[in-house]
Amino acid sequence: MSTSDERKYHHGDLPGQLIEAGVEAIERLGVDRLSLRELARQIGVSPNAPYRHFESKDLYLVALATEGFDRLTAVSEGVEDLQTLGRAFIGFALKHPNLFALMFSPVVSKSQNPELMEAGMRSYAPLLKLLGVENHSDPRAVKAWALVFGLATLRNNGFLVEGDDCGPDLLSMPLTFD
Amino acid sequence: MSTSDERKYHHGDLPGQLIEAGVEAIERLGVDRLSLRELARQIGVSPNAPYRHFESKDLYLVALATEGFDRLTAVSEGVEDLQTLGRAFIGFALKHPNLFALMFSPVVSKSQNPELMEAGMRSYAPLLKLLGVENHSDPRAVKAWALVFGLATLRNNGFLVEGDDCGPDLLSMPLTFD
DNA sequence: ACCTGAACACCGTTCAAGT
DNA sequence: ACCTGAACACCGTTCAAGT
Repeated sequence: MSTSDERKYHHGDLPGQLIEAGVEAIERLGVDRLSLRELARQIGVSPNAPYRHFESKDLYLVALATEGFDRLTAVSEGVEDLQTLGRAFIGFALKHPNLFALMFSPVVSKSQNPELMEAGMRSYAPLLKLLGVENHSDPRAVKAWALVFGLATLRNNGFLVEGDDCGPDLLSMPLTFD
Repeated sequence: MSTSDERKYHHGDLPGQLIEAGVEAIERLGVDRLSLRELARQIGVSPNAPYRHFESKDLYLVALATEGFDRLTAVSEGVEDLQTLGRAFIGFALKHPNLFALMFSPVVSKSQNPELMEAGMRSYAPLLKLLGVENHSDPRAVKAWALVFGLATLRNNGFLVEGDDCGPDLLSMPLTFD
């Protein structure tokens, strides 16, 4: 019997620890240097302990990206206007650039991982609500999404620099959507 | 003495062959499964032959991304209106999704690789020209760039599906920039 | 039910040669 | 000037145990 609803493992909540450590490590190292073995070492379990909880590194990365979308959804909740929502989105992207890149990267396949796709769609829902549309494919919603995603990514990758004509920083750039 | 201006190597133009093979392999395998050793094997050279031409795999990926931007620039040349330019950009992205993702990925650092940054900026220049602006940070140009980049990426990653309300396909979606 | 230990094939990278 | 061959440390993954 366990002391709470959470399942307990020998070393605590190993899946949760792996995700937590991964969120930190991906920013420190980049996706391409993120090592499951190294995470296991950090946590203090054997090299293959993660495989009791994730079928493969690919599926671990899917879980990491899913966690990313959930955190993005969290910072969007309760936002009541488009400007603020756009800035929350961009703020999240600038704070976690490597996790953000993974979430929208072909390294994690949305079509093959419905759970990931659903987390992505949950993070998109607040925008639909503020625009008052129901159709996920509404052109205004899609274009607003693409625009803030594009701005954040271009910024994270060095194509936009602080202090240019977009304003003192990207977050204060007028985000007109039409 | 060589038979042309091109430097000849034992196995031909090895750097060029590696890039050519990489452009093909990245679509087949994804960035994360792209192996320099495997490319060398394919071409028929030893595992470390690539290191005579690229200091590291990272710098090879930078060269691959640079090649990507050059090819993107090539399909943008001579385009005379915004709609067509936007569709050329998106068309390129849909044709080479994994290479396109690499070009705009933090895996290749723009700030640390001026040559890559310059190739990226050359691919951006036709948009500036069509908009009649000179400043790289012009808000209209940045927003148009972010929008088409965002649409292409969302599509490549399964967030937009063919046949939704954006039109018969993404390329026919009205691309109004303001 | 969850984890360890040992092993395998593979990779990026380095070094000492070879022509 | 360019390439090979052998080696090193590391990784993802599998399998046979252990408690």
